[in-house]
Amino acid sequence: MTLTKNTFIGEYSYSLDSKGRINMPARFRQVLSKNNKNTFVTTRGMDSCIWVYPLSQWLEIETSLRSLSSLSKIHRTFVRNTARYATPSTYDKQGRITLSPSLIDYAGLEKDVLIIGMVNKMEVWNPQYLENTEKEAMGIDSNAYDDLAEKINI
Amino acid sequence: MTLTKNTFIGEYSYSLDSKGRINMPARFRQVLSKNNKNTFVTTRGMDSCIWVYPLSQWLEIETSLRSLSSLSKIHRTFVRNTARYATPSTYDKQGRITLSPSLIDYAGLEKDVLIIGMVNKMEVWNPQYLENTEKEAMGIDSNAYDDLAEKINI
DNA sequence: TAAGCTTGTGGGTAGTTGTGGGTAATTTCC
DNA sequence: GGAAATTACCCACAACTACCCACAAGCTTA
Repeated sequence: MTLTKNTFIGEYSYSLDSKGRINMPARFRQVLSKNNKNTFVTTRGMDSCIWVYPLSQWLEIETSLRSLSSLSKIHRTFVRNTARYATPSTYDKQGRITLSPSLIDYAGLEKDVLIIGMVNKMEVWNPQYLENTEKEAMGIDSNAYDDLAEKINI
Repeated sequence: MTLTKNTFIGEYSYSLDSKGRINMPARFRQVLSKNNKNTFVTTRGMDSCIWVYPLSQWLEIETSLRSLSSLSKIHRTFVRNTARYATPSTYDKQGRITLSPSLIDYAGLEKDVLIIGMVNKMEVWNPQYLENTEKEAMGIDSNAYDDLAEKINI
């Protein structure tokens, strides 16, 4: 079943091998539109995880970043942090991408990793880190959360 | 008798087979509009059950999710929780969809399952779980129902 | 009542997918 | 400029999934 192009949902368990590679879920590769040239862009996520964008989506982000003025300190910092760690990676014949040691370290990845579809991008997690982040999120403003749920009409 | 498209009502008993498949009620398949491409999207329900959306309904949710920015922690969390457990599944020639082991575990499904039409989606239950949930719901604040009465003219 | 269709359930099989590891090409560093 | 290290590409295999066929029970129709 081919779903919407460049849209990623679902959760997958994979393993990081000794060469720093992880498989990208077949489903995710299948929905990639051709102009992505089998390439993802990996970067630091806002939580302790790696964000993985399809190339085309990343290019749009780049465009947005261009529009931010360097006069603003916040803008400068944001652009720097976003651009700094971004690395493109084309998947091999088996569907794997290579993660940089720096990103693996940032996300605290070990053998088991969790890949989560986030609609327009993906997240790569150390399952334990995710669990901790979830616990933290318990303290989130539940009214705001419920408002969202209502608005989206799940 | 053809009813309203993409509207699901009624209750059905089926069995989960050794491969994690369940039959979708023929009625439910018949009311699916063509643009659903014989596909449902399964995900975690708010109670201990599985929610099953027709693809088109899910796509609307996806569209809403796309409008949320990952800069906001609450948005990130919401997108993650919503997208994470969603799995599309096209039914086979016999009308069955496959449930992921993770969802089967979440809903505590064993051999006998109950499928319930929830108008715009369906729920899949372990009959025992449903019974327990109903008992719990007995203690529901009857004022809450009164509030609903103003919204819905049943 | 009998024949034929629809529906629910079980199971086999071929193709796909995830994972490990080898080799050649490229880059880095002294 | 050459050796060492890193990276990109390839092959192999086990596990899994999607697809197919078969059959029994129930319902419809003649």
